[in-house]
Amino acid sequence: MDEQVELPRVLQQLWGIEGPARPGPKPAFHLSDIGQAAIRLADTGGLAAVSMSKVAAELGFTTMSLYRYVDSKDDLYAVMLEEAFGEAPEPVAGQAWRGRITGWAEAFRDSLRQHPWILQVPVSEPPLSPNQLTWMESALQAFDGTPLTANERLSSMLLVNIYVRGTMQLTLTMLTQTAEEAATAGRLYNQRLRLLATEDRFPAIAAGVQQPNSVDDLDLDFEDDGFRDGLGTVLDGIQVRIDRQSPIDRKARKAPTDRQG
Amino acid sequence: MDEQVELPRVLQQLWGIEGPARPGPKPAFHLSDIGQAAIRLADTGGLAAVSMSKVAAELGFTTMSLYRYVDSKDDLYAVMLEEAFGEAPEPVAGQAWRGRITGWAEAFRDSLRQHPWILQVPVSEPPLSPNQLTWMESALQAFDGTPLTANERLSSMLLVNIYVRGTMQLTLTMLTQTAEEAATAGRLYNQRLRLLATEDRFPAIAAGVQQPNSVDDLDLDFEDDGFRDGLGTVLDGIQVRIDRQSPIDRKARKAPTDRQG
DNA sequence: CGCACACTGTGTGCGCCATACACAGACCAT
DNA sequence: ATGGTCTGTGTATGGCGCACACAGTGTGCG
Repeated sequence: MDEQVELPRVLQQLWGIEGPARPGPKPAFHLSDIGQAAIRLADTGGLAAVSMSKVAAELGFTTMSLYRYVDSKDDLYAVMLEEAFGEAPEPVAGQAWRGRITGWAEAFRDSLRQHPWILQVPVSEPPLSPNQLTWMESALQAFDGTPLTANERLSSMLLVNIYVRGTMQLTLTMLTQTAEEAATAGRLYNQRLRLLATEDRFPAIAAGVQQPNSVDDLDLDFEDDGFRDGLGTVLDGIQVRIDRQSPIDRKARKAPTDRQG
Repeated sequence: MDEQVELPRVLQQLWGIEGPARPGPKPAFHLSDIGQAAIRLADTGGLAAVSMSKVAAELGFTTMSLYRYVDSKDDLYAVMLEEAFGEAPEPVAGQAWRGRITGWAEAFRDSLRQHPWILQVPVSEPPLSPNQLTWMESALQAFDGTPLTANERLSSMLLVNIYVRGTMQLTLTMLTQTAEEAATAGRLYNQRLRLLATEDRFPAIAAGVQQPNSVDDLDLDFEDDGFRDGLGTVLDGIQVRIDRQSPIDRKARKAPTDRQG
Protein backbone atom coordinates (compact mmCIF):
# COMPACT_ATOMS: atom_id res chain seq x y z
CA MET A 1 0.00 0.00 0.00
CA ASP A 2 2.81 2.41 -0.67
CA GLU A 3 1.54 5.71 -1.86
CA GLN A 4 2.23 7.64 -5.01
CA VAL A 5 5.37 9.38 -3.88
CA GLU A 6 6.46 10.00 -7.44
CA LEU A 7 6.37 13.66 -8.26
CA PRO A 8 4.07 15.25 -10.82
CA ARG A 9 5.76 16.09 -14.09
CA VAL A 10 6.13 19.81 -13.40
CA LEU A 11 7.88 19.22 -10.13
CA GLN A 12 10.19 16.73 -11.73
CA GLN A 13 11.16 19.24 -14.36
CA LEU A 14 11.51 22.06 -11.88
CA TRP A 15 13.88 19.91 -9.88
CA GLY A 16 15.80 19.13 -13.04
CA ILE A 17 15.05 15.44 -12.91
CA GLU A 18 15.39 14.16 -16.44
CA GLY A 19 14.77 10.75 -17.83
CA PRO A 20 17.12 8.98 -20.25
CA ALA A 21 17.70 10.43 -23.70
CA ARG A 22 14.74 9.98 -25.96
CA PRO A 23 14.07 10.07 -29.70
CA GLY A 24 12.12 12.83 -31.35
CA PRO A 25 12.75 16.54 -31.78
CA LYS A 26 14.27 18.56 -28.99
CA PRO A 27 11.95 20.97 -27.20
CA ALA A 28 12.16 24.48 -28.57
CA PHE A 29 12.45 26.13 -25.18
CA HIS A 30 12.61 25.61 -21.47
CA LEU A 31 10.08 25.80 -18.67
CA SER A 32 11.66 28.97 -17.40
CA ASP A 33 11.09 30.64 -20.78
CA ILE A 34 7.40 29.96 -20.35
CA GLY A 35 7.50 31.21 -16.81
CA GLN A 36 9.23 34.43 -17.78
CA ALA A 37 6.81 35.09 -20.61
CA ALA A 38 3.85 34.54 -18.31
CA ILE A 39 5.39 36.76 -15.66
CA ARG A 40 5.90 39.50 -18.20
CA LEU A 41 2.19 39.41 -18.95
CA ALA A 42 1.15 39.21 -15.31
CA ASP A 43 3.41 42.04 -14.20
CA THR A 44 1.78 44.44 -16.60
CA GLY A 45 -1.79 43.18 -16.77
CA GLY A 46 -2.35 41.22 -13.58
CA LEU A 47 -3.00 37.53 -13.37
CA ALA A 48 -6.10 37.95 -15.52
CA ALA A 49 -3.81 38.80 -18.43
CA VAL A 50 -2.26 35.35 -18.25
CA SER A 51 -3.96 32.84 -20.49
CA MET A 52 -2.56 29.90 -22.32
CA SER A 53 -3.07 31.59 -25.66
CA LYS A 54 -1.52 34.87 -24.56
CA VAL A 55 1.52 33.18 -23.12
CA ALA A 56 1.92 31.11 -26.25
CA ALA A 57 1.60 34.20 -28.41
CA GLU A 58 4.18 35.96 -26.27
CA LEU A 59 6.56 33.14 -27.09
CA GLY A 60 5.56 33.06 -30.74
CA PHE A 61 3.98 29.63 -30.56
CA THR A 62 0.49 28.24 -30.75
CA THR A 63 -1.69 27.76 -27.74
CA MET A 64 -1.59 24.01 -27.70
CA SER A 65 2.16 23.81 -27.89
CA LEU A 66 2.27 24.97 -24.27
CA TYR A 67 0.65 21.75 -23.21
CA ARG A 68 3.75 19.91 -24.32
CA TYR A 69 5.54 21.58 -21.41
CA VAL A 70 2.84 22.02 -18.86
CA ASP A 71 -0.06 19.74 -18.03
CA SER A 72 -2.50 22.39 -16.94
CA LYS A 73 -2.82 26.01 -16.09
CA ASP A 74 -2.16 25.23 -12.46
CA ASP A 75 1.20 23.92 -13.55
CA LEU A 76 1.82 27.16 -15.36
CA TYR A 77 1.11 28.98 -12.12
CA ALA A 78 3.60 26.79 -10.31
CA VAL A 79 6.28 27.61 -12.86
CA MET A 80 5.48 31.31 -12.60
CA LEU A 81 5.80 31.28 -8.84
CA GLU A 82 9.03 29.39 -8.96
CA GLU A 83 10.49 31.82 -11.45
CA ALA A 84 9.14 34.95 -9.77
CA PHE A 85 10.47 34.17 -6.33
CA GLY A 86 13.82 32.89 -7.38
CA GLU A 87 16.16 31.55 -4.79
CA ALA A 88 15.70 32.86 -1.28
CA PRO A 89 18.25 35.45 -0.20
CA GLU A 90 20.84 34.20 2.23
CA PRO A 91 20.19 35.47 5.74
CA VAL A 92 22.67 38.02 6.98
CA ALA A 93 24.99 36.24 9.35
CA GLY A 94 25.64 37.50 12.82
CA GLN A 95 22.12 38.71 13.43
CA ALA A 96 19.73 37.63 16.11
CA TRP A 97 16.65 35.69 15.11
CA ARG A 98 14.58 38.82 15.08
CA GLY A 99 16.78 40.59 12.59
CA ARG A 100 17.02 37.49 10.44
CA ILE A 101 13.29 36.86 10.19
CA THR A 102 12.68 40.56 9.65
CA GLY A 103 15.01 40.51 6.71
CA TRP A 104 13.26 37.46 5.36
CA ALA A 105 9.85 39.08 5.73
CA GLU A 106 11.03 42.20 3.94
CA ALA A 107 12.49 40.18 1.11
CA PHE A 108 9.23 38.31 0.85
CA ARG A 109 7.31 41.56 0.85
CA ASP A 110 9.55 42.96 -1.87
CA SER A 111 8.85 39.94 -4.03
CA LEU A 112 5.14 40.52 -3.62
CA ARG A 113 5.55 44.19 -4.38
CA GLN A 114 7.33 43.35 -7.59
CA HIS A 115 4.83 40.69 -8.61
CA PRO A 116 1.49 41.57 -7.03
CA TRP A 117 -0.26 38.88 -9.06
CA ILE A 118 1.35 36.31 -6.79
CA LEU A 119 -1.38 37.06 -4.28
CA GLN A 120 -4.01 36.22 -6.86
CA VAL A 121 -2.61 32.83 -7.74
CA PRO A 122 -4.99 30.23 -6.35
CA VAL A 123 -3.04 28.14 -3.89
CA SER A 124 -3.81 24.51 -4.43
CA GLU A 125 -1.02 22.58 -2.83
CA PRO A 126 1.68 23.03 -0.20
CA PRO A 127 5.04 24.09 -1.62
CA LEU A 128 7.40 21.44 -3.00
CA SER A 129 9.28 23.25 -5.74
CA PRO A 130 12.98 24.03 -5.30
CA ASN A 131 12.89 27.76 -4.78
CA GLN A 132 9.85 27.57 -2.56
CA LEU A 133 11.79 25.21 -0.36
CA THR A 134 14.75 27.56 -0.23
CA TRP A 135 12.48 30.28 1.08
CA MET A 136 11.01 27.89 3.60
CA GLU A 137 14.49 26.80 4.62
CA SER A 138 15.68 30.35 4.93
CA ALA A 139 12.80 31.28 7.20
CA LEU A 140 13.33 28.24 9.39
CA GLN A 141 17.03 28.96 9.72
CA ALA A 142 16.14 32.36 11.10
CA PHE A 143 15.06 30.58 14.25
CA ASP A 144 18.32 28.74 14.68
CA GLY A 145 19.69 29.32 18.11
CA THR A 146 16.30 29.87 19.70
CA PRO A 147 14.92 27.35 22.15
CA LEU A 148 11.86 26.82 19.98
CA THR A 149 10.90 23.27 19.10
CA ALA A 150 10.71 22.16 15.49
CA ASN A 151 6.96 22.49 15.53
CA GLU A 152 7.12 25.91 17.07
CA ARG A 153 9.54 27.02 14.41
CA LEU A 154 7.21 25.81 11.73
CA SER A 155 4.24 27.61 13.16
CA SER A 156 6.27 30.75 13.82
CA MET A 157 7.38 30.74 10.21
CA LEU A 158 3.80 30.32 9.11
CA LEU A 159 2.79 33.21 11.29
CA VAL A 160 5.26 35.52 9.62
CA ASN A 161 4.42 34.15 6.20
CA ILE A 162 0.74 34.72 6.81
CA TYR A 163 1.38 38.20 8.12
CA VAL A 164 3.26 39.28 5.03
CA ARG A 165 0.76 37.77 2.64
CA GLY A 166 -2.16 39.21 4.56
CA THR A 167 -0.89 42.74 4.81
CA MET A 168 0.19 42.79 1.21
CA GLN A 169 -3.19 41.50 0.20
CA LEU A 170 -4.71 44.57 1.82
CA THR A 171 -2.52 46.84 -0.23
CA LEU A 172 -2.89 44.76 -3.38
CA THR A 173 -5.21 47.23 -5.03
CA MET A 174 -2.77 50.00 -4.30
CA LEU A 175 0.13 48.13 -5.78
CA THR A 176 -1.49 48.08 -9.17
CA GLN A 177 -2.56 51.71 -9.03
CA THR A 178 -0.71 54.96 -9.18
CA ALA A 179 -0.18 56.67 -5.86
CA GLU A 180 -2.72 59.27 -6.89
CA GLU A 181 -5.43 56.77 -7.69
CA ALA A 182 -4.77 54.94 -4.47
CA ALA A 183 -5.03 58.13 -2.45
CA THR A 184 -8.39 59.14 -3.89
CA ALA A 185 -9.68 55.60 -3.51
CA GLY A 186 -8.67 55.68 0.13
CA ARG A 187 -10.31 59.04 0.67
CA LEU A 188 -13.47 57.84 -1.03
CA TYR A 189 -13.57 54.77 1.20
CA ASN A 190 -13.12 56.95 4.23
CA GLN A 191 -16.01 59.19 3.20
CA ARG A 192 -18.32 56.31 2.51
CA LEU A 193 -17.42 54.64 5.75
CA ARG A 194 -18.13 57.83 7.63
CA LEU A 195 -21.47 58.00 5.87
CA LEU A 196 -22.52 54.43 6.65
CA ALA A 197 -20.96 53.74 10.03
CA THR A 198 -23.26 55.87 12.11
CA GLU A 199 -22.33 56.44 15.70
CA ASP A 200 -25.35 54.69 17.12
CA ARG A 201 -24.91 51.40 15.31
CA PHE A 202 -21.16 51.41 14.78
CA PRO A 203 -19.60 53.42 17.58
CA ALA A 204 -16.19 51.81 17.40
CA ILE A 205 -15.85 52.24 13.66
CA ALA A 206 -17.14 55.78 13.88
CA ALA A 207 -14.55 56.54 16.51
CA GLY A 208 -11.87 55.24 14.21
CA VAL A 209 -13.01 57.23 11.21
CA GLN A 210 -13.61 60.43 13.07
CA GLN A 211 -10.09 61.67 12.88
CA PRO A 212 -9.38 62.36 9.24
CA ASN A 213 -7.07 60.06 7.32
CA SER A 214 -7.18 57.40 9.97
CA VAL A 215 -8.76 54.80 7.76
CA ASP A 216 -6.71 55.92 4.87
CA ASP A 217 -3.87 54.78 6.99
CA LEU A 218 -5.57 51.50 7.48
CA ASP A 219 -4.50 50.75 3.96
CA LEU A 220 -2.00 53.35 3.01
CA ASP A 221 0.21 53.34 6.01
CA PHE A 222 1.26 49.83 5.32
CA GLU A 223 3.63 51.42 2.92
CA ASP A 224 6.61 50.88 5.18
CA ASP A 225 6.20 51.90 8.79
CA GLY A 226 2.91 50.08 9.20
CA PHE A 227 4.49 46.95 7.84
CA ARG A 228 7.33 47.07 10.34
CA ASP A 229 5.01 47.88 13.21
CA GLY A 230 2.67 45.00 12.51
CA LEU A 231 5.56 42.65 11.95
CA GLY A 232 7.03 43.83 15.22
CA THR A 233 3.83 42.90 16.98
CA VAL A 234 3.89 39.43 15.50
CA LEU A 235 7.51 39.00 16.47
CA ASP A 236 6.76 40.22 19.96
CA GLY A 237 4.30 37.38 20.22
CA ILE A 238 6.93 34.92 19.08
CA GLN A 239 9.33 36.42 21.58
CA VAL A 240 6.85 35.55 24.30
CA ARG A 241 6.90 32.00 23.02
CA ILE A 242 10.65 31.98 23.20
CA ASP A 243 10.74 33.39 26.72
CA ARG A 244 8.31 30.73 27.78
CA GLN A 245 10.58 28.04 26.40
CA SER A 246 13.85 29.30 27.74
CA PRO A 247 14.43 29.09 31.50
CA ILE A 248 17.11 31.74 31.29
CA ASP A 249 15.53 34.67 32.99
CA ARG A 250 12.17 33.17 33.63
CA LYS A 251 11.05 29.95 35.19
CA ALA A 252 9.71 27.54 32.66
CA ARG A 253 6.00 27.43 33.21
CA LYS A 254 5.55 23.92 32.06
CA ALA A 255 8.35 21.67 30.96
CA PRO A 256 7.82 20.48 27.40
CA THR A 257 7.19 16.78 27.74
CA ASP A 258 7.46 14.88 24.51
CA ARG A 259 9.11 17.41 22.35
CA GLN A 260 12.70 17.90 21.68
CA GLY A 261 14.13 21.39 21.72
CA MET B 1 -14.22 68.53 -7.18
CA ASP B 2 -16.41 66.49 -4.88
CA GLU B 3 -15.98 62.83 -5.41
CA GLN B 4 -18.43 60.11 -6.24
CA VAL B 5 -19.55 59.30 -2.74
CA GLU B 6 -22.77 57.73 -3.98
CA LEU B 7 -22.79 54.01 -3.41
CA PRO B 8 -22.80 51.40 -6.14
CA ARG B 9 -26.16 49.81 -6.74
CA VAL B 10 -25.42 46.57 -4.87
CA LEU B 11 -24.39 48.39 -1.74
CA GLN B 12 -27.47 50.56 -1.91
CA GLN B 13 -29.65 47.49 -2.08
CA LEU B 14 -27.75 45.68 0.63
CA TRP B 15 -28.26 48.64 2.89
CA GLY B 16 -31.94 48.64 2.02
CA ILE B 17 -31.83 52.03 0.39
CA GLU B 18 -34.76 52.17 -2.01
CA GLY B 19 -35.78 54.85 -4.41
CA PRO B 20 -39.37 56.03 -4.84
CA ALA B 21 -41.98 53.63 -6.17
CA ARG B 22 -41.55 52.93 -9.84
CA PRO B 23 -43.71 51.61 -12.68
CA GLY B 24 -43.20 48.22 -14.22
CA PRO B 25 -43.49 44.70 -12.84
CA LYS B 26 -42.29 43.91 -9.37
CA PRO B 27 -39.08 41.91 -9.11
CA ALA B 28 -39.70 38.21 -8.70
CA PHE B 29 -37.26 37.75 -5.85
CA HIS B 30 -34.81 39.45 -3.54
CA LEU B 31 -31.05 39.82 -3.53
CA SER B 32 -30.82 37.46 -0.59
CA ASP B 33 -32.57 34.75 -2.61
CA ILE B 34 -29.82 35.01 -5.17
CA GLY B 35 -27.18 34.97 -2.46
CA GLN B 36 -28.64 31.88 -0.86
CA ALA B 37 -28.88 30.03 -4.14
CA ALA B 38 -25.27 30.87 -4.97
CA ILE B 39 -24.15 29.84 -1.50
CA ARG B 40 -25.92 26.53 -1.88
CA LEU B 41 -23.89 25.88 -5.01
CA ALA B 42 -20.62 27.08 -3.51
CA ASP B 43 -21.01 25.08 -0.32
CA THR B 44 -21.26 21.85 -2.24
CA GLY B 45 -19.06 22.50 -5.28
CA GLY B 46 -16.70 25.26 -4.28
CA LEU B 47 -16.61 28.71 -5.77
CA ALA B 48 -15.94 27.23 -9.18
CA ALA B 49 -19.46 25.81 -9.13
CA VAL B 50 -20.87 29.32 -9.00
CA SER B 51 -21.64 30.75 -12.40
CA MET B 52 -24.30 33.13 -13.47
CA SER B 53 -26.08 30.44 -15.43
CA LYS B 54 -25.91 27.89 -12.61
CA VAL B 55 -27.23 30.34 -10.06
CA ALA B 56 -30.00 31.35 -12.42
CA ALA B 57 -30.89 27.73 -13.06
CA GLU B 58 -30.92 27.09 -9.32
CA LEU B 59 -33.55 29.79 -9.04
CA GLY B 60 -35.45 28.59 -12.07
CA PHE B 61 -34.70 31.64 -14.16
CA THR B 62 -32.60 32.43 -17.17
CA THR B 63 -29.02 33.55 -16.95
CA MET B 64 -29.57 37.08 -18.03
CA SER B 65 -32.35 37.73 -15.58
CA LEU B 66 -29.73 37.79 -12.85
CA TYR B 67 -28.28 40.93 -14.32
CA ARG B 68 -31.48 42.72 -13.41
CA TYR B 69 -30.43 42.32 -9.77
CA VAL B 70 -26.68 42.35 -9.94
CA ASP B 71 -24.41 44.36 -12.18
CA SER B 72 -21.58 41.89 -12.41
CA LYS B 73 -20.26 38.71 -10.96
CA ASP B 74 -18.26 40.68 -8.44
CA ASP B 75 -21.54 42.01 -7.16
CA LEU B 76 -22.80 38.47 -6.84
CA TYR B 77 -19.76 37.69 -4.73
CA ALA B 78 -20.50 40.65 -2.52
CA VAL B 79 -24.04 39.43 -1.96
CA MET B 80 -22.80 35.94 -1.21
CA LEU B 81 -20.36 37.19 1.39
CA GLU B 82 -22.94 39.38 3.01
CA GLU B 83 -25.37 36.51 3.23
CA ALA B 84 -22.82 33.91 4.32
CA PHE B 85 -21.41 35.90 7.21
CA GLY B 86 -24.64 37.25 8.51
CA GLU B 87 -24.61 39.65 11.38
CA ALA B 88 -21.63 39.44 13.67
CA PRO B 89 -22.25 37.71 16.97
CA GLU B 90 -22.50 39.98 19.96
CA PRO B 91 -19.38 39.82 22.10
CA VAL B 92 -19.86 38.17 25.46
CA ALA B 93 -20.04 40.91 28.04
CA GLY B 94 -17.86 40.93 31.09
CA GLN B 95 -14.82 39.50 29.35
CA ALA B 96 -11.41 41.04 29.02
CA TRP B 97 -10.25 42.12 25.58
CA ARG B 98 -8.44 38.88 25.06
CA GLY B 99 -11.46 36.74 25.64
CA ARG B 100 -13.58 38.99 23.46
CA ILE B 101 -11.26 39.01 20.46
CA THR B 102 -10.72 35.27 20.84
CA GLY B 103 -14.44 34.72 20.64
CA TRP B 104 -14.59 36.91 17.59
CA ALA B 105 -11.75 35.04 15.92
CA GLU B 106 -13.40 31.71 16.59
CA ALA B 107 -16.71 32.90 15.22
CA PHE B 108 -14.88 34.13 12.14
CA ARG B 109 -13.11 30.81 11.82
CA ASP B 110 -16.39 28.96 12.12
CA SER B 111 -17.88 31.01 9.31
CA LEU B 112 -14.92 30.08 7.13
CA ARG B 113 -15.26 26.45 8.09
CA GLN B 114 -18.87 26.47 7.06
CA HIS B 115 -18.21 28.30 3.80
CA PRO B 116 -14.67 27.52 2.70
CA TRP B 117 -15.27 29.16 -0.67
CA ILE B 118 -15.13 32.52 1.10
CA LEU B 119 -11.37 32.24 0.99
CA GLN B 120 -11.49 31.85 -2.78
CA VAL B 121 -13.55 34.95 -3.39
CA PRO B 122 -11.29 37.51 -5.03
CA VAL B 123 -11.20 40.53 -2.75
CA SER B 124 -11.54 43.65 -4.78
CA GLU B 125 -12.61 46.36 -2.40
CA PRO B 126 -12.53 47.11 1.31
CA PRO B 127 -15.70 46.13 3.14
CA LEU B 128 -18.67 48.49 3.11
CA SER B 129 -21.68 46.20 3.28
CA PRO B 130 -23.81 46.10 6.44
CA ASN B 131 -22.86 42.74 7.86
CA GLN B 132 -19.22 43.22 7.05
CA LEU B 133 -19.33 46.39 9.07
CA THR B 134 -20.96 44.62 12.01
CA TRP B 135 -18.06 42.18 12.07
CA MET B 136 -15.60 45.02 11.88
CA GLU B 137 -17.44 46.84 14.63
CA SER B 138 -17.54 43.77 16.79
CA ALA B 139 -13.81 43.24 16.47
CA LEU B 140 -13.04 46.84 17.27
CA GLN B 141 -15.27 46.78 20.33
CA ALA B 142 -13.21 43.91 21.64
CA PHE B 143 -10.46 46.42 22.30
CA ASP B 144 -12.67 48.74 24.31
CA GLY B 145 -11.09 49.49 27.63
CA THR B 146 -7.56 48.99 26.39
CA PRO B 147 -5.20 51.94 26.14
CA LEU B 148 -4.71 51.33 22.45
CA THR B 149 -5.16 54.25 20.09
CA ALA B 150 -7.74 54.13 17.34
CA ASN B 151 -5.08 53.31 14.81
CA GLU B 152 -3.62 50.60 16.96
CA ARG B 153 -7.05 49.06 17.37
CA LEU B 154 -7.49 49.02 13.62
CA SER B 155 -4.18 47.38 13.00
CA SER B 156 -4.69 44.92 15.84
CA MET B 157 -8.02 43.96 14.36
CA LEU B 158 -6.38 43.50 10.99
CA LEU B 159 -3.73 41.34 12.56
CA VAL B 160 -6.31 38.97 13.98
CA ASN B 161 -8.34 39.07 10.80
CA ILE B 162 -5.29 38.22 8.76
CA TYR B 163 -4.32 35.46 11.12
CA VAL B 164 -7.67 33.73 10.86
CA ARG B 165 -7.85 34.04 7.11
CA GLY B 166 -4.27 32.89 6.70
CA THR B 167 -4.48 29.82 8.87
CA MET B 168 -7.77 28.80 7.39
CA GLN B 169 -6.32 29.21 3.94
CA LEU B 170 -3.71 26.64 4.85
CA THR B 171 -6.37 24.17 5.84
CA LEU B 172 -8.62 25.08 2.93
CA THR B 173 -7.85 21.92 1.05
CA MET B 174 -8.64 19.89 4.12
CA LEU B 175 -11.95 21.58 4.63
CA THR B 176 -13.23 20.34 1.33
CA GLN B 177 -11.91 16.82 1.81
CA THR B 178 -12.84 13.97 4.06
CA ALA B 179 -10.62 13.50 7.09
CA GLU B 180 -9.22 10.38 5.47
CA GLU B 181 -8.24 12.08 2.23
CA ALA B 182 -6.68 14.92 4.15
CA ALA B 183 -4.64 12.52 6.24
CA THR B 184 -3.21 10.65 3.28
CA ALA B 185 -2.54 13.92 1.48
CA GLY B 186 -0.64 15.14 4.50
CA ARG B 187 1.34 11.93 4.75
CA LEU B 188 2.15 12.07 1.06
CA TYR B 189 3.39 15.63 1.41
CA ASN B 190 5.52 14.62 4.33
CA GLN B 191 7.08 11.81 2.35
CA ARG B 192 7.80 13.96 -0.65
CA LEU B 193 9.24 16.68 1.51
CA ARG B 194 11.53 14.19 3.20
CA LEU B 195 12.59 13.02 -0.23
CA LEU B 196 13.39 16.46 -1.61
CA ALA B 197 14.59 18.39 1.41
CA THR B 198 17.94 16.73 1.76
CA GLU B 199 19.93 17.46 4.86
CA ASP B 200 22.80 19.11 3.07
CA ARG B 201 20.80 21.70 1.21
CA PHE B 202 17.80 22.04 3.51
CA PRO B 203 18.97 21.25 7.01
CA ALA B 204 16.27 23.20 8.82
CA ILE B 205 13.44 21.65 6.84
CA ALA B 206 14.96 18.22 7.19
CA ALA B 207 15.15 18.70 10.92
CA GLY B 208 11.48 19.57 10.96
CA VAL B 209 10.41 16.58 8.92
CA GLN B 210 12.59 14.07 10.67
CA GLN B 211 10.19 13.35 13.43
CA PRO B 212 7.21 11.63 11.87
CA ASN B 213 3.94 13.53 11.56
CA SER B 214 5.51 16.83 12.32
CA VAL B 215 4.67 18.33 8.98
CA ASP B 216 1.34 16.65 8.99
CA ASP B 217 0.79 18.80 11.98
CA LEU B 218 1.85 21.80 10.02
CA ASP B 219 -1.49 21.53 8.33
CA LEU B 220 -3.51 19.14 10.35
CA ASP B 221 -2.88 20.43 13.79
CA PHE B 222 -4.62 23.64 12.95
CA GLU B 223 -7.73 21.68 13.64
CA ASP B 224 -8.29 23.35 16.98
CA ASP B 225 -5.29 23.48 19.29
CA GLY B 226 -2.97 24.86 16.66
CA PHE B 227 -5.45 27.58 15.92
CA ARG B 228 -5.64 28.64 19.54
CA ASP B 229 -1.88 28.48 19.97
CA GLY B 230 -1.16 30.64 16.96
CA LEU B 231 -3.88 33.07 17.91
CA GLY B 232 -2.41 33.20 21.39
CA THR B 233 0.92 34.19 19.95
CA VAL B 234 -0.65 36.98 17.93
CA LEU B 235 -2.53 38.20 20.99
CA ASP B 236 0.65 38.05 23.05
CA GLY B 237 2.13 40.46 20.56
CA ILE B 238 -0.84 42.78 20.93
CA GLN B 239 -0.51 42.49 24.68
CA VAL B 240 3.01 43.83 24.37
CA ARG B 241 1.60 46.75 22.46
CA ILE B 242 -0.87 47.35 25.25
CA ASP B 243 1.76 47.14 27.96
CA ARG B 244 3.85 49.62 26.05
CA GLN B 245 0.93 52.03 25.95
CA SER B 246 -0.15 51.73 29.53
CA PRO B 247 2.16 53.15 32.20
CA ILE B 248 0.54 50.98 34.83
CA ASP B 249 3.20 48.48 35.75
CA ARG B 250 5.80 49.51 33.28
CA LYS B 251 7.38 52.80 32.47
CA ALA B 252 6.31 54.14 29.14
CA ARG B 253 9.29 53.66 26.91
CA LYS B 254 8.54 56.59 24.73
CA ALA B 255 5.60 58.85 25.26
CA PRO B 256 3.36 58.78 22.20
CA THR B 257 3.65 62.25 20.81
CA ASP B 258 0.92 63.08 18.35
CA ARG B 259 -1.54 60.41 19.13
CA GLN B 260 -4.38 60.44 21.52
CA GLY B 261 -4.78 57.53 23.87
C1' DC C 1 -60.02 55.92 -17.09
C1' DG C 2 -56.30 55.26 -20.26
C1' DC C 3 -51.99 55.54 -21.66
C1' DA C 4 -47.01 56.15 -21.88
C1' DC C 5 -43.14 54.30 -20.29
C1' DA C 6 -39.98 52.28 -17.20
C1' DC C 7 -39.09 48.02 -15.77
C1' DT C 8 -39.15 42.80 -15.93
C1' DG C 9 -37.68 38.38 -17.80
C1' DT C 10 -35.95 36.33 -22.19
C1' DG C 11 -33.18 34.89 -26.45
C1' DT C 12 -29.48 35.46 -29.20
C1' DG C 13 -24.84 36.31 -29.94
C1' DC C 14 -19.91 37.62 -29.15
C1' DG C 15 -15.35 36.96 -27.66
C1' DC C 16 -12.69 34.60 -24.54
C1' DC C 17 -11.24 30.72 -21.96
C1' DA C 18 -9.09 25.77 -20.88
C1' DT C 19 -8.33 21.79 -22.98
C1' DA C 20 -9.30 17.10 -25.74
C1' DC C 21 -7.90 14.99 -29.97
C1' DA C 22 -6.02 13.90 -34.40
C1' DC C 23 -2.37 14.87 -37.47
C1' DA C 24 2.14 15.98 -40.00
C1' DG C 25 6.71 16.41 -39.66
C1' DA C 26 11.31 16.03 -37.13
C1' DC C 27 14.65 13.53 -34.97
C1' DC C 28 17.18 9.89 -32.43
C1' DA C 29 18.27 4.96 -30.99
C1' DT C 30 18.65 0.99 -33.13
C1' DA D 1 17.63 3.17 -43.07
C1' DT D 2 13.88 3.00 -40.43
C1' DG D 3 10.45 2.73 -36.55
C1' DG D 4 8.83 4.92 -32.95
C1' DT D 5 8.31 8.76 -30.34
C1' DC D 6 8.35 13.20 -29.61
C1' DT D 7 7.27 18.09 -31.25
C1' DG D 8 4.36 21.76 -32.85
C1' DT D 9 -0.16 22.57 -35.05
C1' DG D 10 -5.26 22.89 -36.43
C1' DT D 11 -9.61 22.01 -35.28
C1' DA D 12 -13.34 21.45 -32.14
C1' DT D 13 -16.06 21.44 -27.78
C1' DG D 14 -18.26 23.10 -23.84
C1' DG D 15 -18.13 26.58 -20.68
C1' DC D 16 -17.88 31.29 -19.19
C1' DG D 17 -19.26 36.63 -18.42
C1' DC D 18 -21.81 39.77 -20.44
C1' DA D 19 -23.83 43.25 -24.33
C1' DC D 20 -27.98 44.01 -26.61
C1' DA D 21 -32.52 43.95 -28.56
C1' DC D 22 -37.11 42.48 -27.66
C1' DA D 23 -41.84 41.47 -25.75
C1' DG D 24 -44.81 41.77 -22.12
C1' DT D 25 -46.35 43.96 -17.64
C1' DG D 26 -48.11 46.92 -14.44
C1' DT D 27 -47.76 51.50 -12.18
C1' DG D 28 -47.91 56.52 -11.87
C1' DC D 29 -49.65 60.35 -14.11
C1' DG D 30 -52.64 62.95 -17.17
